[in-house]
Amino acid sequence: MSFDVGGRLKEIRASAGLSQRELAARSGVTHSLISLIEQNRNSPSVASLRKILDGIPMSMVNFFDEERVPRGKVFFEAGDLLDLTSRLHQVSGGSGEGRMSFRQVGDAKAHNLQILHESYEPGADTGVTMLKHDSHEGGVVLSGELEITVGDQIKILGPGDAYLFDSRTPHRFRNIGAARCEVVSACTPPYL
Amino acid sequence: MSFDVGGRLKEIRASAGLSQRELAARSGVTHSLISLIEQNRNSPSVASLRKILDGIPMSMVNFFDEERVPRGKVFFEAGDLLDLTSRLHQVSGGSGEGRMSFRQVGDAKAHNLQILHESYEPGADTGVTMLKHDSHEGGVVLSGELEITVGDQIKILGPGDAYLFDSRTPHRFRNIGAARCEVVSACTPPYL
DNA sequence: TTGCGCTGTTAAATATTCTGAGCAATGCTA
DNA sequence: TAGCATTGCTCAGAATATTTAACAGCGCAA
Repeated sequence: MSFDVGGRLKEIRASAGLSQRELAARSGVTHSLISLIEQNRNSPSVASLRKILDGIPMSMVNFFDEERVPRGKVFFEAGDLLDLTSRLHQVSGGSGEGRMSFRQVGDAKAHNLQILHESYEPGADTGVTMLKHDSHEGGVVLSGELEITVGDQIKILGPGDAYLFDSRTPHRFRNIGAARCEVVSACTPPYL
Repeated sequence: MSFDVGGRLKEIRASAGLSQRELAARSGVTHSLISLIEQNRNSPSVASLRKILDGIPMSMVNFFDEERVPRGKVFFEAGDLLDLTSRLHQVSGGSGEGRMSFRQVGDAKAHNLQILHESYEPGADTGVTMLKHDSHEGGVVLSGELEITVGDQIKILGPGDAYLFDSRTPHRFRNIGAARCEVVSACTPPYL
């Protein structure tokens, strides 16, 4: 953890070719603030950081993007996983009921391998509109129960059970149990 | 601009099924702080926000990700463009000399169209190792001069000049002039 | 050398965030 | 109804971020 905010700011300010005072003028903050932040002597408020980034200009996402997958990173704490939930909701059109989350390990593109830690609350459902994409995927159920539909096959998997199939076959995941269901899965590119 | 930090926190806390007090306990901050932030009555420090997100858990990038392309967004201010420069440097292996920047308009994937605002400082070069990818790309030079190599053709373009080619043909961009060169380009998927 | 303009840093004053304790409202059980 | 456990909100004071103003170092020109 503990991403180096000060170092990051210094880095992007340098690559923008700006002095602390120049950036301060553009941003509407004082140069001392920038100095203190770059030395990690204080932790800027989101409001201040945004002002400063607007002077570069750079988005918040891009500022913290380095933090997402620090090049060559091998180990990831729980908080480091990238939450894809909202994106998948856009894709499935919100037809899926119940809460579920999909959190990705590292940079899938860079490694040509997407590994997800998935969680399905009771009732969670990827939706009647079956999923289809040009990949292969598999996984292992850790806890709870998950009903998986692949083509014309339906199976309920419990802890220790696993699956592996061609993602071009229409598929669907549903937690029909009373407990949360957790799964670790993998997928070959393209991911969707 | 002005992304709703409070609303966003409220939203993700709700979808995690946590009360202010529960999240506070996990995060190591007080529930009052979470209350104040959610009402946008203060702008949390980066340190505080990170603590709170660790209790979800969620990464900074993902927290601000919604800000990147607010669904259905049509207009983008300069600061809204997504800076891809660092990613491209990883790709080209840093062989390119001189500074250049590539800033993307909106969500290329969602629209199947990548539009970039590119900037090449004098001497900037995409590198001797020619670029190749499975797309088509084109663009218009706004200012300065740019030497473009496509296959065995070499051409120097100035303001108003344009290009369009199959990206599978090895290509390279170089600013051999004395002034900064700006280009607006477009690319079909996949982008790299 | 002196002086100017720039760089980044620092101390003290000010403004803001953050904490800790308490409040009101809701829902549930007896 | 009372009693208890939730929920989220408020406010005074402690802790921290931010500003203001000044300092020290460097390069360059007179």
